Amino acid sequence: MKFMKIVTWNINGVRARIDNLLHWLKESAPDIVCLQEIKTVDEGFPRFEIEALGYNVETHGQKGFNGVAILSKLPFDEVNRGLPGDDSDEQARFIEGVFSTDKGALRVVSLYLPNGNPVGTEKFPYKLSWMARLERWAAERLALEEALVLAGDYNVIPEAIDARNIELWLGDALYQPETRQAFRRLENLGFTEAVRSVTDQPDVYTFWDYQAGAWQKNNGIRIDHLLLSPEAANRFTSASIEKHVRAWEKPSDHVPVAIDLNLVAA
DNA sequence: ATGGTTGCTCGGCAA
Repeated sequence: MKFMKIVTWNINGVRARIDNLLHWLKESAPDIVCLQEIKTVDEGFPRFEIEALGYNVETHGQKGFNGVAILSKLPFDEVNRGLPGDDSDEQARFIEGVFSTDKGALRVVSLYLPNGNPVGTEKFPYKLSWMARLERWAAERLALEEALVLAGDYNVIPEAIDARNIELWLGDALYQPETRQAFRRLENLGFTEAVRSVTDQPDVYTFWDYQAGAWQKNNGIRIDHLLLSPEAANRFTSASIEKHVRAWEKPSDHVPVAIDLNLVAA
């Protein structure tokens, strides 16, 4: 039985990372990939090399910063760009794709939640308002009772166990009480957080800073998550963090986080 | 360690 493999990866610049990305696509053979921080406009996205490996490509880019994309072996039935709820928000942090499977519709979101640092600037309330918009949007989508996967860089450390040295993050937007509470509110709408649902172990990380030897010291944090609707969670079979990618030449500071769902393309 | 590193763009911001 072939399961559907869905992966989220903050690639930290898709043009700087194209060799890594192509090598990883061949090695990992995902069905659907959610990318964040592509850091390019749509026209600059290296789509042709990726399409040559059999992927459909949909992007929501922005000049210089942010930007998200979905790569899929399945054809897209529908694509939606931008998180609803604030027409004045220009930042490219959200793209949704809809696919057909043997068990009905599958909705997959690639999201790049605002970092929010430094706390005390306008960046932190922007993060919290973005999270409130995401919660409202997710509540509407859950009412559809479809398999829904919200995958991405949440910039949220959910619990102390999700950092090697939580003391280093106490003043950081990623671990503020308001941030963690907003993440719990989202989960408590009815989502399963895939990775934490299959392990209670510490030292499970998805990001290691480039600075101060964080990778060598395993000074990591777990901030890349996949939230599953009940219909997706019922098909969920396994999760894995592809940590070895962090040791490659010219790595992203994040690694791919993968799940398998017991679904096949329609 | 008020540093450290990387990407985008070529000074300074964002992370």
